[in-house]
Amino acid sequence: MEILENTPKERFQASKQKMEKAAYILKTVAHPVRLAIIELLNQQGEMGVNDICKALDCEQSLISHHLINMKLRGILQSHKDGLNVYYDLKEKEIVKLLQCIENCDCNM
Amino acid sequence: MEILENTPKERFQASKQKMEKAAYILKTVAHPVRLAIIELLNQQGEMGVNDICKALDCEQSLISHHLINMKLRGILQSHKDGLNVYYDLKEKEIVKLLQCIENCDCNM
DNA sequence: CTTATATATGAAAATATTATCATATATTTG
DNA sequence: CAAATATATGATAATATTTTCATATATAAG
Repeated sequence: MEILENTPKERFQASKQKMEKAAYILKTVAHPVRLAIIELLNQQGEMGVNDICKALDCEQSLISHHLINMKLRGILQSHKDGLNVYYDLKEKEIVKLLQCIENCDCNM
Repeated sequence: MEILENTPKERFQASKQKMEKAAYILKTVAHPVRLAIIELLNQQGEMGVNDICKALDCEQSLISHHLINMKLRGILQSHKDGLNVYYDLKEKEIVKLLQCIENCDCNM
């Protein structure tokens, strides 16, 4: 069942919220290290934190912050096995963003 | 003609650069007002600055900053006609990002 | 030339994001 | 239990982004 937005004001608010959600998702992904994590997990499947650190040549604490952040926002999931914590892509749609961008040419 | 990356180091660097470019594009778009501008222009075609301000119920100066920023980065283009400046989408690929996100469900 | 209108600009203030560091916690091993 | 390893946490520092405000510029109209 669909919600109908009738008044212009309601439509405006709905669109505003939609943009806020989209911006929120884009923001959590718009960072080179986080994108690298996403691509890595997409290619390799689940990985332990340390392996991610090594693969991306980044400090453990920094990677941990990014991982937890993305997990909190529903992009990653994780499970623990002994000492290790394995992270994996939860929201696979997110990978399409990267593909989407391949074709953009922006001025950097 | 394609450039071949041979050593792991070279591949690593190439991927790093790719992620930086992608993050750059995502960042310039990851903002509710800028997304709203993009959607608006996609629906309406080119619009004057003032009409954009009214449509989004935002201050002129703020909209102007966002417009100029996105133009600088190659997402928008503009032309002047008398007193008015009309902005339009230049990089249409960008709209696909929004479509891409519709299907994501993130924790907000 | 004066006034009005549309847009741009730049600096400063307000906020948000990211990185770093020191340390805590949890688990395994001996 | 002590030591080693993997990961998380939290505070702080470093940076970057966004908003606001006052004002500049350009064009048009009277």
